[in-house]
Amino acid sequence: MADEDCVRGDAALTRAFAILGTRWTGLLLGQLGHGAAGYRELSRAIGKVSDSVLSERLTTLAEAGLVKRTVLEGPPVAVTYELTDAGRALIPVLGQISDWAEEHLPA
Amino acid sequence: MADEDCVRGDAALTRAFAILGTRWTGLLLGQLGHGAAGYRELSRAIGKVSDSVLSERLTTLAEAGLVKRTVLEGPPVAVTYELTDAGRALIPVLGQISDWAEEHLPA
DNA sequence: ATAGCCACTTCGAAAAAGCTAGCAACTAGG
DNA sequence: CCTAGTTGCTAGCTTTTTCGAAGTGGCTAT
Repeated sequence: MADEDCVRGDAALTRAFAILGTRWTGLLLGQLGHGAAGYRELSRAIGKVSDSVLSERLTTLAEAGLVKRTVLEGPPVAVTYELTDAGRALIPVLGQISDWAEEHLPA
Repeated sequence: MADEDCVRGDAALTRAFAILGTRWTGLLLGQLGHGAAGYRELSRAIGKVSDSVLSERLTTLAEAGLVKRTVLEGPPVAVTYELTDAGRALIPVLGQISDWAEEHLPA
């Protein structure tokens, strides 16, 4: 691998982990891989994330273009979150991480 | 996917991100994918990680069995870190994350 | 009316990360 | 001998991130 490739690869990995390396984000994306969900649905699925951090993570993911936030005007008003194409492209990778953990990280 | 599979997958993903979801860990593993390295070499390569956190991350990775810490008695005494088989198994996945970021996360 | 749900927001507390001086073990140069 | 540098951490204090829980407004049900 040429130095240029190494440098570019590391910069991309840095950008990826600027997102994935924050607490809860990987699990959030994994959960959304099962399908669109509301805020409280996500909160219950992840279980141990605080409201303020869940809200902030969803905002960050929406701003990064990985998640689409849709307001349903109701009544009652509701918000759903779903993966964009960019977000969905990560799901097979998350599956591989999961497989890796099954094999290499004891329960 | 049966519920049991979903549950198991999510538990594994949780275990994976208990490690990958901490700051610097993904980049550290990516750097070690280029080959064994000493502490200061890793510090310089990552660039923005503090000494105390780097030390703690390496300890965590060694305890989880992803990294092997080897003391070279010298003189001068030196320590090298290298990926174990378990750690190395993650490198192709990190490569895919990097490819994904190249395509979906603008620089 | 109360009580519950939802999707957040706010604010102070706790945990994680950062900063940096310091240590011991070394090397190099004056 | 000294100083100055390297390495691989550690300790203690500071800053940032996450947490926990109360709160808001918009709704539904009793």
